[in-house]
Amino acid sequence: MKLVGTEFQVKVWSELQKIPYGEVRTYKQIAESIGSPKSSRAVANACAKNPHPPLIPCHRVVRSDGGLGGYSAHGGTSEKMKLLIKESVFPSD
DNA sequence: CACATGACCTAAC
DNA sequence: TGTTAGGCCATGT
Repeated sequence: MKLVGTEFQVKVWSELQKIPYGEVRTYKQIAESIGSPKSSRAVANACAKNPHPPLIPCHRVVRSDGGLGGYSAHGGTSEKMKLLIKESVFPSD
């Protein structure tokens, strides 16, 4: 399976796939990983435009404040929260 | 090419 | 501590 899109998106998606189970990365971290620490916004965009939601753990990407951020893939932010809680990454209380 | 959009971040009040 | 304003980047129209 090969992801297709802009270089930026491919880099972001690749980083997302590097996120292991039970771990979360901030948009800023991803931005830094691809060499553009200030592109946190564009990173979020790439996640939102990810072509294969089940193939990319976009739900493991959260804000630097500890917030969830969003989830345009499926179910919405609620589904993302549920997934994070299920992976014990997000406090259920 | 210019404008508008978005799941952001930091600083200031 | 909570809210507001400005900046920053990539993409689509």
